[in-house]
Amino acid sequence: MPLRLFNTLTGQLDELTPSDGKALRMYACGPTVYDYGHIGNFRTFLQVDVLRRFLLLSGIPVRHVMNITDVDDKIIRNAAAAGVSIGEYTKVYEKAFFEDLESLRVERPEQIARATEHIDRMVQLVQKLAAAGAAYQAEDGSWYFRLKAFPEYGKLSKKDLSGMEDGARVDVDEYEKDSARDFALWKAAKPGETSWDTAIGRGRPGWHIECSAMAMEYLGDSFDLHAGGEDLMFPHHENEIAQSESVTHKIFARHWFHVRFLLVDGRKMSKSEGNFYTLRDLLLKGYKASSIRLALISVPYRHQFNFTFDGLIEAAAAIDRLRTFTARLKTGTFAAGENPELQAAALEAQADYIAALNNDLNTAEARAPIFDLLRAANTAIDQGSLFAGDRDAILAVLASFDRVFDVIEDHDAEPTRAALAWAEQAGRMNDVAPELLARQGLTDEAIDALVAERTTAKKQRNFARADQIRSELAEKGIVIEDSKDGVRWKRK
RNA sequence: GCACCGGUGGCGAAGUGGCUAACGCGCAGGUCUGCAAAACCUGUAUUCGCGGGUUCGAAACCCGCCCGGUGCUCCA
Repeated sequence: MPLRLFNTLTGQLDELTPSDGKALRMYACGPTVYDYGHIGNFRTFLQVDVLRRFLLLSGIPVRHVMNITDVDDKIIRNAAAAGVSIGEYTKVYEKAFFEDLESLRVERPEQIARATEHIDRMVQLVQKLAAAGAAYQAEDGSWYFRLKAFPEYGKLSKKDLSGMEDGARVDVDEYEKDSARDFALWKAAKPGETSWDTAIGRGRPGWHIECSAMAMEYLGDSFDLHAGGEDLMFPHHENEIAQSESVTHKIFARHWFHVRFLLVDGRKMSKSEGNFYTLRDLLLKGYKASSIRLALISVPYRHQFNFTFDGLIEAAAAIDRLRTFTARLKTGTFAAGENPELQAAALEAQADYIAALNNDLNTAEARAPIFDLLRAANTAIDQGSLFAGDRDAILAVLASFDRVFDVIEDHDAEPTRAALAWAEQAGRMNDVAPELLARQGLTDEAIDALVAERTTAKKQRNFARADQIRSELAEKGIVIEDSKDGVRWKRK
């Protein structure tokens, strides 16, 4: 069963397969590295990660290119304010961005493309556009795309611009354009601003041109899929199409994947509303990276997702259940053999979660069969009817599911540790939740020692001491579980 | 104003013509346990924003209304 994915361009579910029969070539709009990434940014990158991982799981190789916008108005302004070059300025945030992706276990694209390292390609593209009559230079030296040269403009965002009157809205800053909607390909240098001396004059690239130039460089004139946040659909992606197809006269990207914006507490996230969170903010509040990952991917990408702290707590509880169950399977002792019912349940769960993801990446639906399997297996363990062969089959399903969701394997210590180290260095220790600091103080060895002491106390039927240790640990977020196979503990 | 999306239990959320309306979280009771935790069981929406209509049959399709959100400008 192939993946059927909503395609903004056609407005329907289309099968997504590599057009060359080999690797799926995809381009995803990356960040403008002028600040730390916020959860809205990461929802998009996470959903693209789900897509990417699911393709790989389905046996489709992926060639995934992501750009880094490392020159734009905000970067120039902020770098100037900080008194550093744009390269020095963006380096910090680019590094932070990749650290954050790692914290969230977003896989690295095969190719990262920085705008400032592809100026030549952009200049060439502008030249080709000029040769095709689709670009013109204004008196100040800036280059613009001539919208009238591309009649299909609006086909992605379904906008009909034919009724738009020129000059209805004229931006004082953009005084020499033929038509108000023509957009900048190349911005003429202004005094003191970063610029490049090129064949089309001294200046810097417009925002849209970088994606056209770099996508075509790495993926060819025509490729399989282009992804980004819904906000980019217009005008950014529409402009990319216009720039690219005006030169190549080929379909730029066959499939367009847009991730909806998230809300925070039912409102649009914004700094002025006070509901703006970076990944680091959340880690310092004590939320685990896995909780954030699961929360941000559990609502299907085409639905508006309402971010709340309750949602993070819920995600943490769900993950806890999956991890506890996995540990029960891995540490338990099971007789050799198989239970046919569980074997069938495992096969069914595997098929069902794959089917759900094939259905337009329905991540919410995909979770259900995994939890169904979990309950069936727990019941069987309680009744002594789960055997070693079942354990292996079920662990294989969980591992497969985790290749896409990647929340069951516990990798949460490092992101939190890294966030704390960053907070210390960045002077943000005031933002760290006190409970988090209390928890960090306990090493695994110290916990093991206390757990061992409790076990001894229990054997001596000194329950007062045993319970005292348990509650002390509980205060520091450590939960103890007694079972036939011994004592387990975990960090909440 | 124009356009688009959504309104399903206490919360999140799946389901878009026909099985007892998934799944997760929460809550209540029970089993197990020294007590817990974990796990399991039972109960938590006779009903899917409201009003009409189509149909043998609707949460799902059509019309109207109400509410929430988003886009139309930089934004993932």
